[in-house]
Amino acid sequence: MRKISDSTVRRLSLYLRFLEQSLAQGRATISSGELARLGGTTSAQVRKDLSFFGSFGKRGLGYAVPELSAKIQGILGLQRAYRVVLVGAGKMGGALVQYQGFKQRGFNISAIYDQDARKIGSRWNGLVVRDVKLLEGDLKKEPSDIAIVATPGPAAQEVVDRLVRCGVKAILNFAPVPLSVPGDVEVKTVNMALELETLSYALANR
Amino acid sequence: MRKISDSTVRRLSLYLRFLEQSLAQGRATISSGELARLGGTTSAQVRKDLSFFGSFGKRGLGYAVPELSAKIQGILGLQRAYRVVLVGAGKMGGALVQYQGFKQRGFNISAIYDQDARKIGSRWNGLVVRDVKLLEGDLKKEPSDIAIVATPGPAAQEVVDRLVRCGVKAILNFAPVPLSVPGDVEVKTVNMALELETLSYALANR
DNA sequence: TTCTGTGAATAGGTTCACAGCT
DNA sequence: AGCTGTGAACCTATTCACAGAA
Repeated sequence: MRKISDSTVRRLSLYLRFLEQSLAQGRATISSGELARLGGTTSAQVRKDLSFFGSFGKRGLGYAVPELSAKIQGILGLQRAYRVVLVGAGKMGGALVQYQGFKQRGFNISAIYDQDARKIGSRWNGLVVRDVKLLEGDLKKEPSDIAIVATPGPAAQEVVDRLVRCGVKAILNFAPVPLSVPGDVEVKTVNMALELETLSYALANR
Repeated sequence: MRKISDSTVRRLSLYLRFLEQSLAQGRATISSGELARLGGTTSAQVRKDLSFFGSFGKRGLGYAVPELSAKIQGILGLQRAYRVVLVGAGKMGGALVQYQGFKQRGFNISAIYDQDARKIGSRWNGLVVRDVKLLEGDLKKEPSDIAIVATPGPAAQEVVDRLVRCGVKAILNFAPVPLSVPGDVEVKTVNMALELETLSYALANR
């Protein structure tokens, strides 16, 4: 398949949210202009984004909300549920475990791991924190496609190496370090200090 | 000043991290190639990024680590400390309050607000959670440039409107909704479900 | 010789504009 | 008439390639 830009994929995610809202409101169709307004972009952009994957609309009418919704779900690979393991039972891990947005989208955190004996065994949102030593054994029994890494920076790379050896193919990283992984593994790093710095740059330059 | 792209600003943040690490290791100089390797980019990219702001290197030698560090700090507006208020004392708020990366960069969370009577008055990392009703009064006394919004989605826009009226000029948003603000206010939304969806897309398309 | 700084070339993403359905 | 789908034009970002300083 032709290479799709990250920005297009991110916008599709956004459109999907608005489509689901529209669906809940019982709307039958929606125009590219409407989606654009909700997503803070232009109607041409919306149509172009969708056109990479096919022609889903009706000229003169717009897009059928349930159909487009299903199409985008398909494109993003969201029809199936994903098993997700979380490594790092710190404050951030805690926030992520209970984050509703993941579950809603079919990302189910199935296990939490930590190194710290004081955390191991404690119950978190219905899950018991497990010793990270058990990672390999557990993943052999129940493989996971996706892992969330929320360890301190220095521990992250080692954890990631182990996850990769266990067949994890996608990693969402909250540790503030760049990670190196084989080419067939996808990593997305969320670095909150960096986000604040872009704001600080904006404040300083006006 | 010429418009600098968001990606350039983000990379500068990254370079700054590596420079500080190098500084801690006592290195005197660093080349664009080295910075590129650490940041996962190319040496030409590093030089181009820096060239928008001046010529900081020495041909044949590279960049003096402490100087370049200081320069980038200046560019990003990080010489001064920022007063940051946090609205939303949920799990995510809790994770953000204790996040070391903010403090390290001079972003000091000076107050936490929530609506929920059960949370108001509790101590969080040395700060007492205050009633969000006090927001306007507090910000009049002690203005803040930056706010972090970690409320549930439906509450976010109202909170943001109030923050903007109080003179807040930059907002880091963790609520999963797009926010509308006046043109002179900078908003950065971090949407974790969306990040996971880009991973799911990657998994589904290989 | 090494590595920077930067115009020029290339690639990539966005917007335009209009033909073509409904 | 209204709105999609899409090639072409445009604009922005990245990469190349080389002159020039240490």
